[in-house]
Amino acid sequence: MTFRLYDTATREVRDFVPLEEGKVGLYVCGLTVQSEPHVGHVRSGVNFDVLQRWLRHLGYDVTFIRNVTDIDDKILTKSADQGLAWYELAYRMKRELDRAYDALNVAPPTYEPAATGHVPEMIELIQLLIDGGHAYAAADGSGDVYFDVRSWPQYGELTHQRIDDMEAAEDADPRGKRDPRDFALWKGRKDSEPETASWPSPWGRGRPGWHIECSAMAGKYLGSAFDIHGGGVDLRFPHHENEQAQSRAAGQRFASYWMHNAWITTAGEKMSKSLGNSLTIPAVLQKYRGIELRYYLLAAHYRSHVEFSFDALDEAAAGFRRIESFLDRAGDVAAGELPEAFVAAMNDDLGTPAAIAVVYDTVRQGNAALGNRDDATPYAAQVRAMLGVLGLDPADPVWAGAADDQRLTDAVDALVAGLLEQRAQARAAKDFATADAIRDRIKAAGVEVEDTPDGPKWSLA
RNA sequence: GGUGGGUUGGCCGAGAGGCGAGGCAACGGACUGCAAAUCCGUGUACACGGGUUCAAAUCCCGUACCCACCUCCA
Repeated sequence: MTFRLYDTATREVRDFVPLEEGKVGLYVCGLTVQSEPHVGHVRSGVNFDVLQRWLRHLGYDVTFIRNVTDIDDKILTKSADQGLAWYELAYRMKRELDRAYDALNVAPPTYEPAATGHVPEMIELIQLLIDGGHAYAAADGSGDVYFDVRSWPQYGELTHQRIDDMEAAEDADPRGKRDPRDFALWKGRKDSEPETASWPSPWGRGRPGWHIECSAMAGKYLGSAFDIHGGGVDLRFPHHENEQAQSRAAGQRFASYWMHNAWITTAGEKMSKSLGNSLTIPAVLQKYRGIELRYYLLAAHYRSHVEFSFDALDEAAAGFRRIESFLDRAGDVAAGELPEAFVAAMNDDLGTPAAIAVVYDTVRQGNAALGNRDDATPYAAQVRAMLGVLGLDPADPVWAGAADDQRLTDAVDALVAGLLEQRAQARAAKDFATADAIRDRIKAAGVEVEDTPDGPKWSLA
């Protein structure tokens, strides 16, 4: 059974064939670190994390590069508004993003290059494009350098558009462009911009355009041809189209497959546009555990649009707790083999919803075994294996809370044990009124008691 | 104007010609002193109108509504 994935460029699900057997080069456009990460941002991180994990499971040696854009117009304006140095804001948000990824068990990529660390590589690439007749320095003395869209007949091939059909940006400032669709490879420094946000170049001081960084970094770390390039749908055009045009015009083959994850909206709006604060990762994590949010994100296919709501997140969390409680009841079991149906689902363009359905089927069988006092170990082993691949294994130490959690648990356990002892005595004497009163009292404190064949168990409500 | 996507049961969310994914909720049953948990069972869902087919939520044509990209955006 081969791994198949949807390729945006060909618009079809096709067999994944790596350039080099056993190896995968993966490049994903990371974030522009200009504001606190929200649920939408993190979806991309989670989706490509699952891709990475699945490829590794399949035995591939994966080189995963995910960049960080740490210089751009927004960072410049926002930092100025907030009275911060641009690099200070970018660095703060970068750390915030790392925390969000950690909280959601998004494993780090092989390397995470930052745009500002690769200016020489970008200059080199731009020079190559100029020499090849695909780019030119603006004639207006602005210091800008543009990619010449008309010089690249295949321009538009990734998103299947023709240059003449495209609307020129309304705010398109001609600034010496030969065609309104030409885009900046290098932006000459403006007097309003801080000196620190510019680098020397053959065209004067300035800073890189957005698209060129990915071409330069992908080329540097993955070579002139690599397997998969990913990002959010919004990046298809212009970003990815431009990246591909630049890289190919510079003589590279670039990506074999293009993957794009869909949006998360709230109230029908893109998160980047809407209100915001309540949907930042730190805010959501005050009410939900990271593992629950990750599960919610994976319960929908990565190419499906998700309308975010806390009600839906509640439901997802309730479902996930059932999986956890099965694992809990089944006891300490090592991860085993993956069920075939699960593998088939994942191989089919990362079908996490179908894969999760297999998890539930297995949980149900396991619970039934437990109910019959049969051996549930094989089921629990499969469930743990599946959750492991999805990065959702509750037993994984990454989900462990603060260090004093265990001490707190022990303290509550001792306290509750005394009350349960009294309740047991009341029940033995068939004094159910007293027994229930004790249970109610415990519940009022936020602790629920369940009677199981192995005696009463408590958990946080 | 160009390009791409969507509309599935009370809710979330898969599927993509032929036994009703899965979850949440609800209801009934088993278990329980009662609960909880768990298991078993219960649903004539596929925006609308045509068409193709032995068979359509799935294909074709048309209509409506929604969204994204074409400017920074995961």
